[in-house]
Amino acid sequence: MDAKCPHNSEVNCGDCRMNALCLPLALQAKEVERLDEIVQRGRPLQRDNHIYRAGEEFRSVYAVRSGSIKSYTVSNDGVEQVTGFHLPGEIFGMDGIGQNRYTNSATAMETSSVCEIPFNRLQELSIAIPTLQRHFFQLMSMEITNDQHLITLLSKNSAEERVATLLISISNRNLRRKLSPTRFRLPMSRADIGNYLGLTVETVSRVFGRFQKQDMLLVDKKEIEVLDLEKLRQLAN
Amino acid sequence: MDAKCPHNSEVNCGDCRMNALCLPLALQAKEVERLDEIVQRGRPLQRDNHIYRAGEEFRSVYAVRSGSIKSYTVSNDGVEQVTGFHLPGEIFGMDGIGQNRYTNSATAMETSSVCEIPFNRLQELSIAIPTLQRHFFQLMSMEITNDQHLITLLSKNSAEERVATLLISISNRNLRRKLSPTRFRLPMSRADIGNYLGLTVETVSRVFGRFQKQDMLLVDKKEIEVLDLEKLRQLAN
DNA sequence: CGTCAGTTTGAGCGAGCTCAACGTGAGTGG
DNA sequence: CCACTCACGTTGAGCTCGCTCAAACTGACG
Repeated sequence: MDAKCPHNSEVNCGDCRMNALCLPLALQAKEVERLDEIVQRGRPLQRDNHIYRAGEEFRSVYAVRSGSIKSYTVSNDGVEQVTGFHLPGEIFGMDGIGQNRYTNSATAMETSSVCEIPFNRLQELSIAIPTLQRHFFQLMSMEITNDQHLITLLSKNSAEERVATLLISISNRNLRRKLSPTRFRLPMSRADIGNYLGLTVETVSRVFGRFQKQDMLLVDKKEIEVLDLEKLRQLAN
Repeated sequence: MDAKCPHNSEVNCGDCRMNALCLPLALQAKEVERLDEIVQRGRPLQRDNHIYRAGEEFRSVYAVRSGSIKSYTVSNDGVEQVTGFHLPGEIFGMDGIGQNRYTNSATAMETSSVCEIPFNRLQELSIAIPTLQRHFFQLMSMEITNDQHLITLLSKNSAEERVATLLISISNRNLRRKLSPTRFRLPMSRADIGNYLGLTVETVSRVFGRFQKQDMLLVDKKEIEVLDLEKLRQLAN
């Protein structure tokens, strides 16, 4: 496999391009090596492949190496709720720690690859490397504040504000990965966007339409070009 | 101060009535003693007193000993969002870990008392007592899944379902504390309920009205009697 | 070239919002 | 002890944003 292939599984944490965003973030070279020893790099996943399903025994948390992953729950009455979109460098699966079972299911939204981090090993390592313990507490806390942002969004904001907020979030996360904040491809369908934001597909489609008419966006299927980032930011607040 | 006073600050973790629900949950007697050494028991708080405010430096997480606490965020445009209600035995303040600043503010909804747990000390202790580390990871994870339940509720459920879900949640948490699951006093105002559930005060009031007309509840101001727990459960799903 | 999933567009409807009025009870001062 | 206030809660009437249902469009893939 080509070293430049984004789904390459031959790299280790020290060489991984997501290095500066991912779990190694706060660690020293020597510590990264120890982390690297417990990380299992998986084969590439095809679209709609599951990484885990709700109810399965929790063993590991995961980091996105390439592609994009969505998390979702299914309630008693069978209604799905998308709870998160995960981009390269981001960690997911922490919902499983509490009950020792995943409460979410996770699937690839496109061809993707993930790193598996066995949680027992991570806990042991966190005792040996307090920085790692702290860092992981921080990651979980940020997941909490993220979820609370979404709660506020769903509780208080209009359809346009919700869509704008998602676009700004993706734009910001792209910036962090040194990608263009104004030109990107949405990895998820309109249905996923609507589900995540508590809107119907039709409403999402209409909002995109309005944003285009106001010369704020250029939308071509999943390709997005943000023409007026400032106006979009204001809407997202 | 009377040993039976619920706001008594003279007890230690080993003797505290919340013992079986709170942080000590998974610990052995000897370990509880060590936890006890770092816990600071505060003076009783009056209604509307703040424990901390959003933006303040994060130092500690807190446990409710008596009374009830609400967490809320304020967005850029000044809109408040209630993010949680905390009852005795529950931990709050974990949102501050990620950025080393609280993202929520926390106030007492009635006369209350809380235990302050300095986070640096808790981290150190977590290294010495792996069970504690695990337990705290679990607590944070359960905060995540709680928030995700709320996300689903806001995204997919009607006003009646939302109110029913809140009532069932409080009922269940009362049961855990060996209190009646069918007769209790809501510590929060209608405005807080509405804010938390993404509804207006008027809608909350009307839903309570409808529930009463259907002989599901008996509502007298903040006093609630659940007459048909099963029907309420079904609505809450 | 037909099929099928995903998306867009249109028309009408309804749950919950807004605005406004009124009720209730705890606290305060005469 | 009553009159007044003020926060909180209830009730009513009308409106609106986003939903529902239905139809048409697009492009990828056989």
